[in-house]
Amino acid sequence: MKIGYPCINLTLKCSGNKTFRLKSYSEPRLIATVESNLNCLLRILEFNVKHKIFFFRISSDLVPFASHPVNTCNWSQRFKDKLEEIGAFIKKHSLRISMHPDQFTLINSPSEDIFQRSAKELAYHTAILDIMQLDASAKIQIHVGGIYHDKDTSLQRFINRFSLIDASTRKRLVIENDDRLFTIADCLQISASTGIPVLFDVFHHRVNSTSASVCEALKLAQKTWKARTDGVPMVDYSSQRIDGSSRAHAESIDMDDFQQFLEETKPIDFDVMLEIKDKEKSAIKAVKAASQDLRFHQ
DNA sequence: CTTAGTCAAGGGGTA
DNA sequence: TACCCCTTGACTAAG
Repeated sequence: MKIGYPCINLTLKCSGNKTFRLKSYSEPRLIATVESNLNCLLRILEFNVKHKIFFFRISSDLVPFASHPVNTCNWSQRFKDKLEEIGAFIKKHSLRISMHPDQFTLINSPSEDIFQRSAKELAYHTAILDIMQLDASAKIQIHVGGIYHDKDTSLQRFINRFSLIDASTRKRLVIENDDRLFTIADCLQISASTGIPVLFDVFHHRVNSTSASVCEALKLAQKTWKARTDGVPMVDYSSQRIDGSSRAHAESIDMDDFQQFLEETKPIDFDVMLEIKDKEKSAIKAVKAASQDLRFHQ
């Protein structure tokens, strides 16, 4: 079990996801931004190792406009050495890495254009992990997509489109149950016909679920990960913000809830991504709590 | 310096 | 059809 947080470290005085407006795009600015992002990423990973945070989600903004036509810079060549250096650090410390393209990446869209642009965005994420020379346990997580008035057809379209995605991306791709449309049961169904691993989101399951308990659902998701190539399952964990009505993430980790979560999932091994606003602060608390757990990676 | 509006990209729901 | 909501952080122009 490794514990992590997404994209941003609030303690360090650097940002690994600097971007800028499309209007102010220029190649020098892109290069300066990527350079600064990569330097910060390495600093964050070093910080994480110090604090036994062995799981991290790399921001999709690492290379701004990476899949946009405006960006004609050969960034993968230009930053190859730096990316390899970061990759070497990741491997040296056995860090688990994920990436999460945002909502606009929809491979099940009826629109061929949206599908093509999504494929490009996925190719960018794949390139980052490939250049770092990380194995297939470094994952790219997406949601199933939209319903488009017909859930079954849209679910089937995901399956068809998945087969059209480049193999280098396919081996890294995992799907996550979302908070409104596709439940863990839907994801498992897609997994059954594509072999894609299912990333279980605990919070989404609580607000959009079939009857399965957290532990049952997690067990089913676990079966979709091939231990040898995919690594142990990844799980997204967060607690709901106190104000109730909102689906927003909590400000800080609810330690009672987290402890109970650790208890109820024993003895399943998995890596936990804490989607919580105060980022590494909660991760450090969680690491402390989990370090007594036999599953915890030391 | 601080603040409020806005940002590449979509989709769902309601009036 | 038109508009609002979702969620996120940071850029950016205005004050």
